[in-house]
Amino acid sequence: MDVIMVVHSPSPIDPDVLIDWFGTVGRDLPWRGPDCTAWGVLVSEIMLQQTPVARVLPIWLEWMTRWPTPSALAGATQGEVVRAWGKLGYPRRALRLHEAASAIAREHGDVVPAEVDILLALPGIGAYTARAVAAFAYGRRAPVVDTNVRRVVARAVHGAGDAGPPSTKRDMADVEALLPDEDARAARFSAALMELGALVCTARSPRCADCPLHADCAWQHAGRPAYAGPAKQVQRFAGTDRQVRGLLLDVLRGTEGPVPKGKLDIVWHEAGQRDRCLDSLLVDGLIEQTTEGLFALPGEH
DNA sequence: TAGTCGTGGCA
DNA sequence: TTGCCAAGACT
Repeated sequence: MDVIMVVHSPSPIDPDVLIDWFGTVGRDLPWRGPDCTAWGVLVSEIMLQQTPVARVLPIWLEWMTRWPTPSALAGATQGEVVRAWGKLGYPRRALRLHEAASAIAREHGDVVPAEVDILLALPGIGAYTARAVAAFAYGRRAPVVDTNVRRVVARAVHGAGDAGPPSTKRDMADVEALLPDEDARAARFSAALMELGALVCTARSPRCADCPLHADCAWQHAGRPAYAGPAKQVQRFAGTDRQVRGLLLDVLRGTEGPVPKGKLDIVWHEAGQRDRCLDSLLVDGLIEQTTEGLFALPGEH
């Protein structure tokens, strides 16, 4: 009788190799430094959502000086926070971070929680950010899955050209299987995996010649096939509500006090879309209307 | 699950 | 020039 053995092939991602590479090539970003607080890590993770490192750096440094603790940020007004967010984009993140800071100050003794489940309960913190904070601020073992990690795993492990549509549960299970057992090493591994996707295993033209995983990469062995999954929908921007909201908010960021509606009307020609966007900004709490009918950043009137 | 939510650099 | 892309969360 034949004996069929299921042999798990070794992972194409050797933790030692990846972690060593990270130690040599990884960037010295300030939120990775040993003196960076958990609060600093949390702020960086929120700012980095869908936003390039180069744009985050100066704003993060400014925030750490101005608001070095959750309670410090909680003491600021919403308007100050939205203004200091500048043009990082997706300004609702600033309001959610302000809310999260208040909750941390009030309910957690001004200490950023280390438990994933508790982090998940805070506004603006989802599956990625909760685990990123647990791993990078507290050295916990947790599957940290962002777009970089999804792409690296798709290629190195699955031999695909790129990651398919995201599925949080499946994606996290994939990464969980790769994580070293020990907490601090798992956290280091997670940072290294992200860095590899950011610097080498990039979306457009991956630098495979510089990749520490080159010899074991499933995508290499498969002959680097093109991405075969469903087409990803590209997000339009020009002419969308997002653009108009951005233009409206930018008027208030660039002004001291409340402004009359006429100052906002000039940024977009189509009145219907303009008013709809203004309404949505009011609903989101990014803008407030004064009793005189003027418009201002929240709290700045 | 799919749509929405900013902004700017780069190929 | 235009489209792609960048450490996601929320509904």
